[in-house]
Amino acid sequence: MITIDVTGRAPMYEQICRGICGEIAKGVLKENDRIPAARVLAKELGINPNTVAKAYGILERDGIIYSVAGKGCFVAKHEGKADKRFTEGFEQKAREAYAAGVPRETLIEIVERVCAEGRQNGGGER
Amino acid sequence: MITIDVTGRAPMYEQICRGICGEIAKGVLKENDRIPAARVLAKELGINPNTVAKAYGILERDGIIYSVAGKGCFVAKHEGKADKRFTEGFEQKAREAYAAGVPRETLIEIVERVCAEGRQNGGGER
Amino acid sequence: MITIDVTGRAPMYEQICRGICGEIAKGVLKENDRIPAARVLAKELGINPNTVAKAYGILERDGIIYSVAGKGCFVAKHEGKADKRFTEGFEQKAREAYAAGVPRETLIEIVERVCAEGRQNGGGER
Amino acid sequence: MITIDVTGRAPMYEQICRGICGEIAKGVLKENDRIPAARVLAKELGINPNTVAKAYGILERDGIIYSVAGKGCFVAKHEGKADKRFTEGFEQKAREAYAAGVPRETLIEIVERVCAEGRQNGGGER
DNA sequence: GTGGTCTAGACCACG
DNA sequence: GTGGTCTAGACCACG
Repeated sequence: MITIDVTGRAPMYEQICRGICGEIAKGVLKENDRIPAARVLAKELGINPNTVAKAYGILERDGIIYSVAGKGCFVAKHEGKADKRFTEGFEQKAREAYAAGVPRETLIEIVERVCAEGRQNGGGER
Repeated sequence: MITIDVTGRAPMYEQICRGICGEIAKGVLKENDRIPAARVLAKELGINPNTVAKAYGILERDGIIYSVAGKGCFVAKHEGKADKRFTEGFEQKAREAYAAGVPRETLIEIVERVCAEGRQNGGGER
Repeated sequence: MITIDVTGRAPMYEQICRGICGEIAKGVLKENDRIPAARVLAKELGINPNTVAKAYGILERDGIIYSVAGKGCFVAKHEGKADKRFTEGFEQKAREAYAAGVPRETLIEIVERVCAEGRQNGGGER
Repeated sequence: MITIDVTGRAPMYEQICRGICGEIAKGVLKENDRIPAARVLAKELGINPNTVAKAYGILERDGIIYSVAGKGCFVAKHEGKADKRFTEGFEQKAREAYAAGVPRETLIEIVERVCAEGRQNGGGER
């Protein structure tokens, strides 16, 4: 359910964090749902277990998941923390673009286009 | 006119690129305008001249400025390339956020809020 | 009477130890009182009996309870050992905080606040 | 200036975090002061650089330090975050002890004793 | 089996 | 030189 882009400049562990957060934000993963064991996910993604462990450690510190010794990691109570990973980056870029002179209309147009494309691809109302 | 945030995770040279692009996008710097010599800008910012030189090299590679040996660097013909530095990052984040389940309405709200704040601070119509 | 927090970083067996010690310190459990059979408590808490057995083993080793083969476990003669489980951890943290520069007044304030809150919730004079 | 207790149950990276936070809380390290390079501190402590890097990564995520590429790590603007590492653990233990029946007077006595001892050892008024 | 910690060693970007 | 990332492999506590 999570995909990694080794090409990109974003570190793998952050991509994993965003992947998990995305599943939570979309409602695929719900409170107290178990997320894949670090070693299992690492094998699926073809990467080192430590990298997944690092991602899980960050998610736990951020209060997005909690770990139970010997049992695994589980989705914590959802308080919008998972969404922040996406809205904060978006807001930051919006601020930069607006400050650089990109007009409000252009930003809105981009959002509309992205959402329209997403609706075609992903399907389903939102 | 350009400020550098050493705290941030964005490398200085990229901040310089965005700074120059912003001045162009806002119309402060126009076609064939001379941009500050690398050493001068470096001194102003209190950073290593090599870092500014690197930024200028990238801007030239991207066709945003052109350099004339012994004369300096100048703003190239504006074809929206400078804006792309901001709109591309913005679009990328919008795509990520929407794919992660952030609803269209939330994205629009964020844009509106950012623009409203910017209008208060920066002043002037756009 | 004992509750387990699977979320926390404290292992379950230690939480059980503290739970039993708390009941003794508060006087709910008195000398020679029988404590619940490991299997019974395990069922109540919904955890593995081995975990409870491990806790009881530690409490016995610490001289807080004693076990009679075929009869069960009982509260040993109270010599302040049960309280130590709490005062030692508290003293350790107090020492760390003071050494780190937290002023005496702040520590006192925290204690007063915690006790005030506890009095409201738990009720009863102490 | 930081010491590590390999014996203890507290992970080394957390001891390093507390060590740095303590220096900040005590005022030894001030805003924008540079903290030792990860590799240097690792060598001093006789441990692996990765362990120190982990600690620094956590401190940066917690907003206690900030890192500058190629320059090092520096103390961030002090907003009481460093102190929290100590007061939170202390308050948690105070709450546990009080709930377990340790009377307010005993807790106060412990604090007073710890502070009195610290004053003798460390010297200096606080 | 599970997560947590640590070591050893490598490579990278930045400056 | 500095921090950041990742791999490989090990050992541990918990249950």
